[in-house]
Amino acid sequence: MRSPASVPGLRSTRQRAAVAGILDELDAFRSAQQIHAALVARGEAIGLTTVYRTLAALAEADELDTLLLDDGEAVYRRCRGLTHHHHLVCRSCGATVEVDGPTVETWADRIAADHGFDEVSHTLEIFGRCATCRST
Amino acid sequence: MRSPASVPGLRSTRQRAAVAGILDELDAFRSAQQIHAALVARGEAIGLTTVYRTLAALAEADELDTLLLDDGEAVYRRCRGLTHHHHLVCRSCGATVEVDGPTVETWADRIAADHGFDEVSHTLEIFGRCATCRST
DNA sequence: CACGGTTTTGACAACCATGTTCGTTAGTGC
DNA sequence: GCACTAACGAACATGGTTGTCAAAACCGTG
Repeated sequence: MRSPASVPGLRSTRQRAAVAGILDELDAFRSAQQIHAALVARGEAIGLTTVYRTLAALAEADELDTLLLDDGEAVYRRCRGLTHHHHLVCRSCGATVEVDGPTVETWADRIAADHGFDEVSHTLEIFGRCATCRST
Repeated sequence: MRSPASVPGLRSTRQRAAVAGILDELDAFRSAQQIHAALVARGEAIGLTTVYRTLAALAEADELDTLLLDDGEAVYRRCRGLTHHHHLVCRSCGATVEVDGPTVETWADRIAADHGFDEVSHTLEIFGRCATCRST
């Protein structure tokens, strides 16, 4: 586990603790709506707006990894790896493996440089069906 | 993978020709709204709904490449390469270079297999600022 | 503890890309 | 032409996300 998220300039409130708490328990990417529903089901009094705001703040502070699904829905996950990495995500349950691809990084940078691009960034995600979901 | 023009029950209309036409002139990724606006500016009578439907149909027929921007907006481009490829996209003007990454493909598949995933797909896009946009 | 300024919250409404409906328009085969 | 039917498009519905703003919570300070 990681030290608690204390983002400078932000107060520590019950709602923020609840969001951070549930994220620590989850291993999978979850949408804001799912997280909100889970918190409410657990008895937390928290508004959907607050969940969105908290997730945005955490993502801004690099405490969360964000993924944009093909239907435009954003999903969030607290990642263990602190450095740049990518994800292998199960399409049906959201289970995620953090993967490293040093070769890909240099490849992407070289491609961009070859074509005269600068300020380069890239997105790379792998989707599939995990062993658990396949067998059920 | 067949050409949509040859699919029985698919008519060729002025609107579809207009959408296909403007896509052929563009080298960059453009949103449905941008394409619609461009057509209207050009004097074409065409509804936004039709543009969305036509783009969806073309994408479905693998005639178009689709990209999902971080703000959730979908952008489209007619790609020259017929096989699987990725894109180097300029963040400010949308100019695009099609790139190949055979190494990445096999790497992604191996990573997925190593973790017991099947039905694997991946997304990989490189973003940057092209030489033209940098110098202006 | 009371006070006052600031931050946070959350119900609600606004947004925006996209999907759907349905009466109208217009290709296509005959 | 003519009939048949896919395609069109204006209006409306949808759904995730974001903005609004008054009320509540927070936090020194007196």
